[in-house]
Amino acid sequence: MLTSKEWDIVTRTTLFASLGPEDLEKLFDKSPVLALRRNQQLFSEGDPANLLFLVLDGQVKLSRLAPEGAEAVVHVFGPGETFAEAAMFMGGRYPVTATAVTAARLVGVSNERLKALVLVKPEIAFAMLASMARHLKVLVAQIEQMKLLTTRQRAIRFLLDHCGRTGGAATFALPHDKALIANRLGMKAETFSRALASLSDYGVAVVGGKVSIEDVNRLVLLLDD
Amino acid sequence: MLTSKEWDIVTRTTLFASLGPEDLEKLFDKSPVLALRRNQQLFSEGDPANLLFLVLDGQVKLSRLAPEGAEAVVHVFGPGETFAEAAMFMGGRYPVTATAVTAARLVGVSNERLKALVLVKPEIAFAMLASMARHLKVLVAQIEQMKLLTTRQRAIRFLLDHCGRTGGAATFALPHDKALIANRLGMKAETFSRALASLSDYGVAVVGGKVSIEDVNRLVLLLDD
DNA sequence: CGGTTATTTGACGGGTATCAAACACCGTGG
DNA sequence: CCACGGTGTTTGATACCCGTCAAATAACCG
Repeated sequence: MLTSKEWDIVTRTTLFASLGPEDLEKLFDKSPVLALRRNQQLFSEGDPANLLFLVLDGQVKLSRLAPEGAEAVVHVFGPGETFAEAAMFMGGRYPVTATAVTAARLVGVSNERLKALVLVKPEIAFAMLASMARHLKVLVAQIEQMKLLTTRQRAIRFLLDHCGRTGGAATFALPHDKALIANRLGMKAETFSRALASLSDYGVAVVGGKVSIEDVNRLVLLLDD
Repeated sequence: MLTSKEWDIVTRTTLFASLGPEDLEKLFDKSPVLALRRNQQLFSEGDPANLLFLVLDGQVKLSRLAPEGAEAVVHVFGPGETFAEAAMFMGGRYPVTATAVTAARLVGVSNERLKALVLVKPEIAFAMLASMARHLKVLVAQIEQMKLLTTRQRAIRFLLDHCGRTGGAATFALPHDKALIANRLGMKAETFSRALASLSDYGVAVVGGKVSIEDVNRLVLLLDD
């Protein structure tokens, strides 16, 4: 089911990088490969959780949904990233909803097999713990941002986090819809739009999802207000 | 160093509950027991992390600090809870600052010994993963709250989460300072105060840290606005 | 090209933060 | 026992950020 390029992704994923070919073979044998279309739901809050997922292509968001249709995006995962590891230790139910942001391909990994593998090869428990520790750190950073920074500062930090440089000029593409980015940052799309607009005075231009920053250092200074 | 009552706490802690006496002995042999006074710092963001901690008595908060003195409380831990498990998998540095909220006693557990133990007894890796999964869930809930709920709704949910009942009347004590609770909920102390005051029309009275709720169901209804 | 979905922009109102002052609470020491 | 200072809490007045609603514009896709 997996192409050879996709196998490359699997073997490079931090969660599985420590495993030998034979273990990988066992783990992924007959594993379901899913093709999701944009906006298709993978699982909902409260669904029984038997699989964790590795993104092969596209993007998947995890979110909590409020009754009236409002949603709180918790994280967005891209190729090579795994999610829902935690569910297998939380009473076997997913605590969030997973939805494809773009068309996406994923492979599901059996919780049971992974647990069995941990008992045989404890080293991979470290990989799982490291993976979850990473997620924890991301969430902590998110909480910190929302509590301490203004919408403008959050927008700036988002740009800084994604420009891939620490100084000089930079150009890059936004990873997804502005509405989704806004939600990740804990603000409304309109507010995010205005925040970006307010940065045009400081050498930031955003057109059609492409960002160009004249001088990254100037943005860093703006963070202090 | 540990009293027998404190040993009881250790053995009942979910992280260690699966261990036999001999393993516990090895793990805690000569482990540092710390007595912190109120507001004393245990470690800071960026400090090298060699220990994870179990709270024996009192409360400890984890937070991120902004340069100007603002702080974002991530979580508060009480007796029987462990924290900083994640640090040992994140490059060996604490990503947050830990401070005693009240006078507190803790015991530090060696990362190295715990890692060694995982290799010998893989089952305890499950306990660690479960512990981290719990933390993840708490953080997700926190993010959801801040993104989807008004300050008033967050205050109500806090009361509901701590009253220990699902209907009828309830009385209980607030777990700590209102300022700290407010920070946990992502609002200012004044705002929290007003939120509580606004609930007096609905059978909620708070005097001297003691909360009494006439009818929990009424509060649940209030969540919808 | 037309229809749908994103994004922008504007006007407006409300919820929260901020600042400031009064007040309650508590342990300490006189 | 009361005075006292420090800390925590409440309350009020004000400002402003941000969300909401609405409409216009732009981008996208079949």
